[in-house]
Amino acid sequence: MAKSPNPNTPLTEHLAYLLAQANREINRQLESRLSAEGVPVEQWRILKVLSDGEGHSMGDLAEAVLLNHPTLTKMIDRMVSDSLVYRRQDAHDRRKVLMFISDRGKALCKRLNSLAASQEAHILENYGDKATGELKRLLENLIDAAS
Amino acid sequence: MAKSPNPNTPLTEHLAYLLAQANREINRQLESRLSAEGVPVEQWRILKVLSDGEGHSMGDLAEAVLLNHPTLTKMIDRMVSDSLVYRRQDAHDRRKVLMFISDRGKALCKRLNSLAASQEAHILENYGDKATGELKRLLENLIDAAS
DNA sequence: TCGAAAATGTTGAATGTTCAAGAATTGGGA
DNA sequence: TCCCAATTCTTGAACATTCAACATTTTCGA
Repeated sequence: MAKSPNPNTPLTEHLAYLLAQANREINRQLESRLSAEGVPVEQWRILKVLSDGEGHSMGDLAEAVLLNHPTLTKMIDRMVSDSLVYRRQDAHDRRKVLMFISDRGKALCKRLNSLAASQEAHILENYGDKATGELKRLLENLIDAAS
Repeated sequence: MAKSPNPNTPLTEHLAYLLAQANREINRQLESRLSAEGVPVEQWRILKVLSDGEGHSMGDLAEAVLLNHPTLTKMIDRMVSDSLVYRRQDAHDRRKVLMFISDRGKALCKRLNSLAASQEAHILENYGDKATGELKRLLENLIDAAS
């Protein structure tokens, strides 16, 4: 039987808080690596999703990169200005807009992947192979359980 | 020996992404509970930290509740307007401002604690006692390792 | 077939956050 | 002691995000 949580638990023991703190820390590290290319983390995510070469609708993309629709629309506007991605209308459903990555975007994505990989390597060193794997597994399960 | 990460790892296998996703999910759940009192998650954190009755400087508080200084200043302004907290100048170091929780703030915090506790209970049920404990432990270690 | 409702994406206003600079105070070295 | 650098917090402008409303297209039942 699960013990019912005490309402007076300190902040630092709440799962929501620990997640926020860990996310903040890791995200900052990643951000500082990617800043070598002057690109925010969300743009790297977008490029990575699009780098399969397929067209992705704005809705799917928003879901995949954890952004709200209007936020994504405006971020894509900027990326289009930078010629990293481009829009095409979906031929089968003309409500939809399909996003594609450009050659310039692909090249940038490649460089960003290296920077991100070097961060993961850094985490693996400091935190350990085993703990990292275990943590990822637990997070995946939590995400499944929560949605 | 830690295996060096592949630069082409899918987004969904990156620790940074999993953390962001889990955090987003759990934070939304909490947010929707706390919305019964019309209070954002960050204000609950602030109240919780201050509910030890001690005075906390803005700097310490910002650290504790994971907000930048200017953001905290403005959020505190709102909370002062709502009579949830109040400012006092530190007698020993007059650069500092000490924050205190009001009676009204304490009462609200109590109600919020219940809402938050019910969320933790909900997670424990869906996700399991053991996994939750293990996840918290791993997150704490990660935070230590990363800072 | 027609029309109302749902789905998809964008826009503009309101709101919130961040960056850089400023004001006040403290701490220490010359 | 005096002055300059560091610390602490706040402010205002620039920037980003969110909410609600809109336009377009599709779906589906009458």
